[in-house]
Amino acid sequence: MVARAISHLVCSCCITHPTYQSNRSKQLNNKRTAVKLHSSNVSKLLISHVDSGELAEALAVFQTIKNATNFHWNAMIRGHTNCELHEEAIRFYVQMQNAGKVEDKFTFPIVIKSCTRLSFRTQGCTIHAKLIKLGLGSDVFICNSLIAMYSKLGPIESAERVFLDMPARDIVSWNTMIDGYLSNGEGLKSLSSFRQMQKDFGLKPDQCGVMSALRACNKELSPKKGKEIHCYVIKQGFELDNQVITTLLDMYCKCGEMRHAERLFHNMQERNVVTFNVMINGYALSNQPAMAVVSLMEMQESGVEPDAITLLNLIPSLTQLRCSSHGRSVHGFAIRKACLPDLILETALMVMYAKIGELNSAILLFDRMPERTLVSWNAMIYAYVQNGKALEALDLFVILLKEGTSLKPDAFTITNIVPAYSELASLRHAGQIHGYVFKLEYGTNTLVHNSMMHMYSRCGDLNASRKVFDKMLERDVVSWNTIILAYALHGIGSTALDLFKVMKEMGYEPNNDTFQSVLSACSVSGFIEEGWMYFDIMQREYNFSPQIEDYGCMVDLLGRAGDLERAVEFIERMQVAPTAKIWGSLLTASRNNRNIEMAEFAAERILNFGHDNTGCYVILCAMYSDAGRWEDAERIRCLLKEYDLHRTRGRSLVELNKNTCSFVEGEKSHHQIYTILVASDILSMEAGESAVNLLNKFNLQGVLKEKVKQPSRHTVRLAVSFGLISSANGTPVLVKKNIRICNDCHKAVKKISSFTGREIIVGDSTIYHHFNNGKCSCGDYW
DNA sequence: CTAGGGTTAG
Repeated sequence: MVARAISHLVCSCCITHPTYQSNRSKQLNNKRTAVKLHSSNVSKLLISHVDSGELAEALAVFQTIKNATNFHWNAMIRGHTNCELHEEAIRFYVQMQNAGKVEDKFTFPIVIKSCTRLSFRTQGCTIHAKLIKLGLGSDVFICNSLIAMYSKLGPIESAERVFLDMPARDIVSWNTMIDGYLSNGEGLKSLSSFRQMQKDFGLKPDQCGVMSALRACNKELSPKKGKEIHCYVIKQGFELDNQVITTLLDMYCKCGEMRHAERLFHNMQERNVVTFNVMINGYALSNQPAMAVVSLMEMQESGVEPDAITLLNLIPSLTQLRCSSHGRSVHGFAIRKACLPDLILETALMVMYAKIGELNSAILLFDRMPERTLVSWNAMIYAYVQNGKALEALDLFVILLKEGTSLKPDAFTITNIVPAYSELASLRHAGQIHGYVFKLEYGTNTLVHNSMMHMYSRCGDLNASRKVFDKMLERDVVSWNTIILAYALHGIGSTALDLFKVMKEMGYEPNNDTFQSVLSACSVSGFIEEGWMYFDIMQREYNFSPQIEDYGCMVDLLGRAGDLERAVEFIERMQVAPTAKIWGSLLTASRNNRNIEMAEFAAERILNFGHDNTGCYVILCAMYSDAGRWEDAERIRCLLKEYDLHRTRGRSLVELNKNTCSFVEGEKSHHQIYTILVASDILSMEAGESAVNLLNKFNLQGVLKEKVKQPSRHTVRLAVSFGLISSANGTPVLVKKNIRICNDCHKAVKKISSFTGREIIVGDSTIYHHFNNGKCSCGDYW
């Protein structure tokens, strides 16, 4: 039965393997010598070849043996297993059975090992059944290899069962089980087994056990337990074992205890590539990218050659230093050192290029990769997303799905592609990807849910977002951050803050992003006192240094309070250099407070950055016009013309049941445009605007030709009107706009929501406005 | 004769 199960492996390619070819010339000689030897000497010769990995020679000797015993067969299998030639090993195993031999207690461990390496779970189970029939079910060696097999191929419960049913366990049994729990993500079980073997069974863990336990500490981020194990290491005199020390070093690095790691590192006798690699990785993890580079230099000074993993571990630090030339030099170094092509390194380089905004380099790498895994695809998809290329990301996603890559998207693919859907902000497409994800059964994946939540809120459906959140079985900090931010994005700060309180009550530990969400919530809803309180708490209680986004929220809040002078003071005292966005917040605040001088001051700062400053000019121009300073307004208009800058064309989308309609400023391509214009004018008039534009049936053409500046013709108005007349009463109307909604439209839509009794949701470039019964969720400040 | 072992991309 076993033979049949694995017979598909049996083919003739064993002879073509390089190990055989390289040694083929020696074969004949060996054959001749072997024939002359006595059988016990033949066995010795066979073993000596097997032990030194000379498989061709071993085979030659084996072939001279007339009545090969189990001993000889086992030796041949073992030789191949040890050389990682597992298919060959299995082939010899099959041949052994065909030769009428019955496996013994020495055969099984090696065969099981090869099955494990080949991920032959079914075959492994068959073998398990067979060895029980043969009465070998209690053999310690066999059980240990079974534990290893079930730990790697699953289910872990089977490994546990074998372990518990053993009449006697040795230290390897424990080590294997401890490591098995660990590789199944069960760090705590791993550590408790480690303790149990000592306390309840009086066993003294060896170096292997210690190393597994230390890695369990990494998983649980428990430097405390790691230190206890460190003490044990010293007591047992394992300090001289380089591998143990390296694992300890890694534990301190991963648990964020760089000081301890550094001390250990400096006291080490012998530092090799791996030691340096661990340190370089540690500096990256603890946000000390410069130290990672220092470590690399130390490494080179002490004559240790970097390898592919060194470069791999270095990449995050170089990315963080945002130094593209260093990044490139790593790439060049990899090529010179012949580290490429290397699947993992190439993917890491791709990610690096994507993060520093060199999308083209990432694309080039991806296109030229000789081999790609799902990870590479996922990384490339995210590379597009990160660089604002949502459509390209979607294209690649579709290629992954359709073209015979035979790869199935996983949870990472989904979390990477979903932001592209958020970017598209199309509810209809959001629903489609949601349905697809549902089919893939990632229904319990927290990451996937988090991205869905974010997508729905970005697409304008706060309820759907909340529904995802409520249904989640396992939430993490990101889930909370996302739902809090969702309410902030929809201008409902009070609910956002309530959720923050619940989050803390439930014992979740807020992080930097949490406070960003919380401060945004305070900012959108104008909770000035709360804003300052949380700004203070995050620094004092949580020791977070404010990020630029946090400062932005505070500037918004100061602006809301009308305290522009204090806002300027605040900006100048920030711990980070102000960005154009920060001055942008001041500009917005100046506009809302009708403070032209301050607006000019902010605009000047923004212009210094030399980006696309169109928006800045547009705001200034509008402010001058509002204040009746026509010459100044005209001056700005001339500047715009001179620099060939064009005001972003207004564009509004309305999401209907089955499709999306787009209205672009100055375009009248919609086939029902006349009806829509009439509807819009009627609604606007009803909302109390003067009827200058009310259409006269007979004068349609004239009206259409006219360059419409009137607010009643703003694209939002058209989108809202069309939404209202083409959807059922009682359903909300969802409109999205690429630029900020103007004051007139905001006022009008409030009234429209009142007399039509409909909820109207308008997402602009900043937030979603929920218009209901004549009020807007933004509290008229945005 | 047989079992477990340091750093590693999204």
